[in-house]
Amino acid sequence: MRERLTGRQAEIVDAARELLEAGGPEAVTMRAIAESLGIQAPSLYKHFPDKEALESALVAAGFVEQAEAFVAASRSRNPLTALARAYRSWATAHPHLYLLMTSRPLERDRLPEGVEAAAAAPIVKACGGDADRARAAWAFAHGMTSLELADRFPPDADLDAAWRSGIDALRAPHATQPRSTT
Amino acid sequence: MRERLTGRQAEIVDAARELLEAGGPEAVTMRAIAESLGIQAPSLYKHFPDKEALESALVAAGFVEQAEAFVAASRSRNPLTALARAYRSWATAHPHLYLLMTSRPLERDRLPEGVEAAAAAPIVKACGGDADRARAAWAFAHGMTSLELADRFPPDADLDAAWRSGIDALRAPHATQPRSTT
DNA sequence: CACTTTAGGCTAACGACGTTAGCTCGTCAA
DNA sequence: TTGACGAGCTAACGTCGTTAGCCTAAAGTG
Repeated sequence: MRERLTGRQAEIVDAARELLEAGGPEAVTMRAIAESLGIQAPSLYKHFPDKEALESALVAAGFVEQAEAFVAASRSRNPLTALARAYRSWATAHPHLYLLMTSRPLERDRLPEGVEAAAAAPIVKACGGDADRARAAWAFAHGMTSLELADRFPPDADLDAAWRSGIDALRAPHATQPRSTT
Repeated sequence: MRERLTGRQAEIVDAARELLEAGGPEAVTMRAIAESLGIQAPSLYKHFPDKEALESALVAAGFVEQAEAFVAASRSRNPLTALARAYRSWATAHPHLYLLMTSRPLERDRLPEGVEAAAAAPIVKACGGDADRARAAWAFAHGMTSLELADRFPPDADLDAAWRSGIDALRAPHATQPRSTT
């Protein structure tokens, strides 16, 4: 959505989000959304062309929230640790939305202008301006989070320790061999 | 699936896999699977209790293949780099199956005994036995892969450089502070 | 050999889903 | 007063996963 949502659209997205967070993705049906607004399913198509567009609006809202959390965390001393904590805790607070945001290919034209950069900037800064290292750190955080949400780690794994180990390693570019840094 | 698949089950899984790799997840319908075997959809229920069980078998087959690729890669000198390459290339060769394998929570009782450990062992070994660091490395690889498949990196990002940066950082536990290593 | 069980097909049908077509009705500008 | 339009409605379609129930050929079994 390049342009802002109308009031009614925002209500619809809110309803969808409540269903999503309460009952997971398969609870988000057009009929259920409509019912929780007291209308009929086909009426939703007066506000969104299809379900995918509605979900894109949901995802976009998630990105904005997440970016805000990142910016807040980056104001900490020890920003990398704070960012990691923020990343993990936002995702575990909204697991279904996080999954929705990360599972499907990104439609950049439906995102508010600049969110992507706004979310990325604090990470790059925390990595001393090294964009490649920042991407690696982002991937690490996303990987930890997504594996945790998908219940992939063995039950006896110490996730806090794994986070610390990764953050420690990724913090300072420790210059083993000189390489292009983009 | 704790017990081995019957021949017919294996044929069904193969058909499903072909549909998945050719047309993505929404191409994998019970009717399409049945048609590509020359039977009717309800007949599939003589072999699998429901679609989810069928997909679990698909996922299990994927894990076995992936584990084999890891074991092969770990025989390289420079095993961490080889493992990362193997991880990325297996996933990009089978993107839909990889997504299916990683998106839903893992049902361990449907996996062949020991695959999980078999896939994890080479990574732990490549990380000098540090299990937390191995989990961090795994998360990094999964994160890079999943963000790449979901088209999350900006178009100008140098993914090879990001991979190198992460691997360099994660290779040796470089002992900043002493902490429990599980 | 006669009989029964069972594996593995089939058709018909159900309910939930996303979606379309087409109607109605109230609000508001010209 | 009238016309446009925003926003609701009902009815219905096609697709999906799935169930119920039938049929037939092969495999045991007395």
